[in-house]
Amino acid sequence: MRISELSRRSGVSIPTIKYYLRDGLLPAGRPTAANQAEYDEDHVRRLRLIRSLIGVRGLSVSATRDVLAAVDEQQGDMHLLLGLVLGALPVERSGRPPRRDDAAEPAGAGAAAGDAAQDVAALTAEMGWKTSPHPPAAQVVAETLETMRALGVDYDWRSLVPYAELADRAARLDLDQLRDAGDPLQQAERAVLLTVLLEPALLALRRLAQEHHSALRFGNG
Amino acid sequence: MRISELSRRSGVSIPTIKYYLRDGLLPAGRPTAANQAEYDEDHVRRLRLIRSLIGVRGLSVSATRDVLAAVDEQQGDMHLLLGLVLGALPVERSGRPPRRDDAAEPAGAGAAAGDAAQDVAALTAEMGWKTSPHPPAAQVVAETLETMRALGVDYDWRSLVPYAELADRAARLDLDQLRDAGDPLQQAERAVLLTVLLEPALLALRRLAQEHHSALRFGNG
DNA sequence: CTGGAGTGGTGAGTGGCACTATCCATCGTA
DNA sequence: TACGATGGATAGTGCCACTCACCACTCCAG
Repeated sequence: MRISELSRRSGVSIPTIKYYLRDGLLPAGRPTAANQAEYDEDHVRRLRLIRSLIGVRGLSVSATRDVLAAVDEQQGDMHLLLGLVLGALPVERSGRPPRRDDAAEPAGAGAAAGDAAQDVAALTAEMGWKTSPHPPAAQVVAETLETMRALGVDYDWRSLVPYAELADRAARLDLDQLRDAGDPLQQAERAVLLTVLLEPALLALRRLAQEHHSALRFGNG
Repeated sequence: MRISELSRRSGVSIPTIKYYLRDGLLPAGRPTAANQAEYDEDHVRRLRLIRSLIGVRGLSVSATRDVLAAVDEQQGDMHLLLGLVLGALPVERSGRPPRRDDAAEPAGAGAAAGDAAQDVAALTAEMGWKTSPHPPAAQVVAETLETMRALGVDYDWRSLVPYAELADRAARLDLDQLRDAGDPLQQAERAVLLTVLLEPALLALRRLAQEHHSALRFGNG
């Protein structure tokens, strides 16, 4: 198929497809002439995946490129794939990079910046988690602890243990679903989808549960 | 104190403080003359809260304004406050608003758009959750289901039940921590912090656990 | 053959957003 | 009374995900 049909099938405009091609998100089609190329089913699937990551989930174009590259390169080794994917992903935060310099103490608030990292180490040790040396996710946890403290909330790693246990279960649920996937590429894509697309849903479920329990505890009518 | 000290104490630049004042994120100081105003401790705390929501967490300025308004208006009724806060928050997704039109079927993919909403209703019924009529969070869950299906992953609400149970526990943990707060304003602020700032950390914990269990299951060295 | 629609590639432009820079009249302290 | 600081306002910046315009070329209906 050619670009117009690819556009129709995927719901992505032609200029945007060209943009993704230029930026290396979408592999080029098989050229049939100087200015003609042939796209296939894989391009449609890839485009829908791209739209899910960028449009629905809000990943940046460059983060998406990294994730897709990891998917393509490591279809065989699921653990390596997950490692690369998790490494390539901006670990939530939100997408827009928060102008570094936040969360740091503005006017010498004491408390060394790096000691939250030790808290996280204690937490992972407590959980028995073995991870790569310096996962970005650990950094996020450390930053959260620092931010909480900077705001005067008394928070240490022990407060997070119950949440970590929930996270541990969630992770096992995630991995259980990678069993019956299909060919390695689709399995790799599913790993990405389960990790990334499920995130907003998990947080949304927490919000729904919060509302329910808030009504139970504080409700008056 | 005046603006320059407020800037020093909060670590936010003077132009940015002026910007927040203009946009209604930060209440004006008590004016002492035509071009002089007095700020206090509350302004410092508010500014740090703003920076946490915008800079660390990545909320948009307008979402932050709504959240802060909810905090200010409903300090007394915690349930109402949580409701307003949850309503005002962009339910994760990520911050950057995904150009609506995604997740919808591009070329008539069948499956009515609204039937994921019924799935979510079934899920909340199963969990025994009682919520307000149309919480934005439910919309997010529905969209996630739709997106998964559009991408060919066979997902229905039953797949989410185990996650919903985890979310239920997380929510109870959250609310347990609202006990010992202090005055209503600080309690309201803590509710926001626990709901919003913890989100990246929870997802990061999931990532750490994923990496650990991935090594256990797929690891080869 | 031929003419107009479609195609790929590329450089420049757009819109939204969170700031940031610059002015200016006024304040208030030295 | 001079001089830096203040508040208010307007305009500009940088980033980013697109989106437009243009071009030479190809395809195909007539």
